[in-house]
Amino acid sequence: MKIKSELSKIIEQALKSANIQADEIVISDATKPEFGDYQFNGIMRLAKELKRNPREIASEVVEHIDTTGMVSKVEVAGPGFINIWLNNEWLAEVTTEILEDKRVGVGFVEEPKRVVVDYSGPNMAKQMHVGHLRSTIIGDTLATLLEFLGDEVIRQNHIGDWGTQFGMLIAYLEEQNTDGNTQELKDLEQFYKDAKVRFDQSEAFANKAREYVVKIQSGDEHCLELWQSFINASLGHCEEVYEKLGVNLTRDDVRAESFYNDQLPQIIERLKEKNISTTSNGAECVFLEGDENPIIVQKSDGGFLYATTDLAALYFRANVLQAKRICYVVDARQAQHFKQVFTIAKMAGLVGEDVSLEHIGFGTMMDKGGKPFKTRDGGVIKLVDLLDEAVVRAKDAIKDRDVHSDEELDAVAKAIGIGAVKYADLSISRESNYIFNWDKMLSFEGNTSLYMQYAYARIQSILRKHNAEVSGEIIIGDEIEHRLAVMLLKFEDTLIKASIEATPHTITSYLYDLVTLFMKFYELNPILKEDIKEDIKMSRLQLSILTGAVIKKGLEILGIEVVEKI
RNA sequence: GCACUCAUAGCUCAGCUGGAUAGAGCAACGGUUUGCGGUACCGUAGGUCAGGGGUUCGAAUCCCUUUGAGUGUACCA
Repeated sequence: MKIKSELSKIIEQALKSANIQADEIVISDATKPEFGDYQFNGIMRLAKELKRNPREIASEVVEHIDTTGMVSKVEVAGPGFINIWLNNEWLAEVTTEILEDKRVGVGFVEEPKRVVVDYSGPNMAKQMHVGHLRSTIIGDTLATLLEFLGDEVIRQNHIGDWGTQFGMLIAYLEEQNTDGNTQELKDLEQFYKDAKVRFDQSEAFANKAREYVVKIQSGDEHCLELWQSFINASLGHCEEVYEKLGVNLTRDDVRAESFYNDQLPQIIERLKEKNISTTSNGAECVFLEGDENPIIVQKSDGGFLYATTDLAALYFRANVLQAKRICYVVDARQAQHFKQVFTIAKMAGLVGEDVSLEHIGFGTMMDKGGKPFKTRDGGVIKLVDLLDEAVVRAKDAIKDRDVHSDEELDAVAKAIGIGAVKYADLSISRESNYIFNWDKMLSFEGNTSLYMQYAYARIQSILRKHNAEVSGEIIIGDEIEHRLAVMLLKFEDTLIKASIEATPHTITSYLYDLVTLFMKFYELNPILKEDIKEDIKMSRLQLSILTGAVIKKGLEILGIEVVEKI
């Protein structure tokens, strides 16, 4: 339910009836329960423009508000706030209706857009490490969210498969194969290290590697074949990680750097034509106002750089894929790069003015000491290892609960462990760095996935215990049920906000508030006790079912599974 | 040097398109139980929102400035 926009309409109508002009009406959540459910704070500003007393205007507006439907009560408070209470009968009716709705009351965006979400972007020469985690899960959440709200999402996995190190890697791969050593590259990290050792030791090998770089780029069939087999194997490793993470990225979403290779000269031509770039010290450069250094788009030796590839990708996404919104889920440290590339793309007309280009930046993952997250000996932590450890730790956290068979325990541990890692990441506002802490993320307390999953499991337990059909309407019987119903209906506004700002943590905060409220409701209002009247019992069961459905849908958007028992 | 980001309770974090007495969790202390799953719930305590100035009826939020931390800065991605 788009509550805020409904309330805006009501206020707009009231203002009109009171003969007051206002451009934009912003409804906010009430800051406290005693101030109602929502509030409108715009009167003070209007009063200033009209040079009138704000309380006086507010009283006039309030008189014109219809309190027979959605709204039950409005009040003028403080200097001129308008506090709004939602009607219990209305809440009961709407929540009962959405019990039947698979989308739990969430509609679609009014104007669906085609959106490109660029995320994950692993480097094919290296194992995925923790640095890729944030891009992968924030991007995946954003894609899922936009899709759910009705946008047409095109996922793009811009993998790094081009560059000088590939000459070395395929030369080494060829050597391994001809030695009859057909074992596939199990450990990319090790393979890279071994190739590097060979490269440093043997001059002949090093020369071959350099030769291969040129050969791949000029389209030599043998080299391309080797290169392709290397990329395939490497991509296979990434897919294992995606599988573990439960991330929806497939080979169809891969559009590698190499894909844009042919188009790079045209990009340079275009920049030259439009007099955007100039030659400086032999390199083709774009000098932007406010930047002391240029953006180099072509090296003095004729080679291209990542800015060039990104420009080609922007052109492709805006013109071939026809996206109206392009989101780059990439480390915040690349903010300057994207700002520059976006500016150049618009200047050169590679991307239309109506296309929204967004760098969805995120902070770095830190250890407890606030230093970038590394292994004890200073190495990079492999993502696979991190995820496996999460599952082991999750199993340890729940093994004494004695509600699972051995097979169940493994599946539940997986849902909890992976969920914990994802939730911990998604629940921090994405731009800030965050401190990685196993104990905190696997706690039943606080804003963690486990707390949400536990609440969900408790709801399922109630339903199992009831073990009969649940029917009938939701009745709002007290303050806590009123607040719970309002919270349940806030789900759509929450998702809309999260989709516009690309902030998954908006969703986690909401879920946490919802679950906290549900726990209070559950403590206060017995459901299955014998002396509870049938219609009240049914209503409370329905509220529980709806809460469970919203938790499940919310976690699903975050890519986290629920379990029936914990 | 220049540019950008950040600074909120002991710790980890929300709140930032200006609105009422700045909120959570953890840790500390106290309470609730013949419990529909107590790894739950309730309460107490804890704040010069880094310092200073400005704009405003109103500032954690906007502007300026100082300090501190981090990041980026011509041929890697």
